Amino acid sequence: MINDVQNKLQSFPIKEFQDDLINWYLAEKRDLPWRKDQDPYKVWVSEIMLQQTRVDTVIPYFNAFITKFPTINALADADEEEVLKAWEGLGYYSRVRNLQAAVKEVKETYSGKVPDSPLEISKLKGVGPYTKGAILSIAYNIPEPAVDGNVMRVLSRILSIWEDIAKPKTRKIFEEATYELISKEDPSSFNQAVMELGALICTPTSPKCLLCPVREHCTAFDEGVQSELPIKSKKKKPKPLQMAAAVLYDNTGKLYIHKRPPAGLLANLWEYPNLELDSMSGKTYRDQLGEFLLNEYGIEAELSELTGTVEHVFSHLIWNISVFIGKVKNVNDTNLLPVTEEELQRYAFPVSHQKIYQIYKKADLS
DNA sequence: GACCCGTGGTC
DNA sequence: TGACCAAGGGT
Repeated sequence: MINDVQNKLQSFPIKEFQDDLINWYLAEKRDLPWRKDQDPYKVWVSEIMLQQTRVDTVIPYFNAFITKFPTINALADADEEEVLKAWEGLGYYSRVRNLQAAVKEVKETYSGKVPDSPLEISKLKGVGPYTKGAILSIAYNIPEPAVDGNVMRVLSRILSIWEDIAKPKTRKIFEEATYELISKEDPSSFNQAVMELGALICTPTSPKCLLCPVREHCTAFDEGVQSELPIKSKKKKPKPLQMAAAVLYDNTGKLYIHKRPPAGLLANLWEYPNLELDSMSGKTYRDQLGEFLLNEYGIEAELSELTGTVEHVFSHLIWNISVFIGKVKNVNDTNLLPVTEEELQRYAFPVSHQKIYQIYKKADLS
């Protein structure tokens, strides 16, 4: 297949393609906050945030994050709790844990300068083949491929590549093609231009081919198959889980929260005590929750009737959470943290547990 | 290679 | 409204 693509590139007008694409990009590119300079740190932060995340979502997070942590050293020295809080709501939280670990590595091993060699930058946590190429090309103007979903969609149409872009090994085909296609004079603009084209013109559904600056070089458009490319196999559906959660409060008005383990789903985030329910147990959700609070956290609470439900969809799971409110009667040895509602604002919660808190706020506690 | 890891927007 | 998505990486 790689030979197949190499053959197509033999007769492809590479120089004209580069010029048309880059000229369009320079004229039409969006004014995004991470494009104000080529600071490798800011490019890096933006690329991590943009992984599987829309530009419009990222913009406010990026601005706040850079204000809070303007430099490598600032992020390296920051309190982990504060860093996680700055990521709250963005999702894929291991991204920011890896980012801070990598930034510490840059501070210590590379004197605070983001390395500009493919080998060194690849060793940094959270920097995979895409992010490596993105930083090297955008920040350092080095002609490395940065193959993301946009690049695979655009090039699959331009070159009529019918491989399944959902398969990991397929990325290699597009990297090989990009080595040939990329502008050696302006790799930064070239890589960003392909992604910008994918975001604005060569969209997944109903691509705006009549506005496309490289339409005359597009094999798929020429053959009228642009809407059938790229080929992308389906992902499986998320699996539903029945859960119960308790918002516990005591007579001083404090709420009892729990820090999730440092690995796995929502690692290191805070949550209201909760468990996965056993529908075969014959016990009510409320009783299962009450026993769990006692056994797991040594807390006796007077639980409400069902106060509300939260549904939260992850990429691979659906949580169906029954929410109860509990007045704490007796606390033994517990690893729950009692906090005031003001202190609550300092801790990072996943969106699902923000929804749980909203149910508590709306409930009538009389 | 398969699976895990979030969230909000869109049609 | 369910399905699909959006600048992927780790294990």
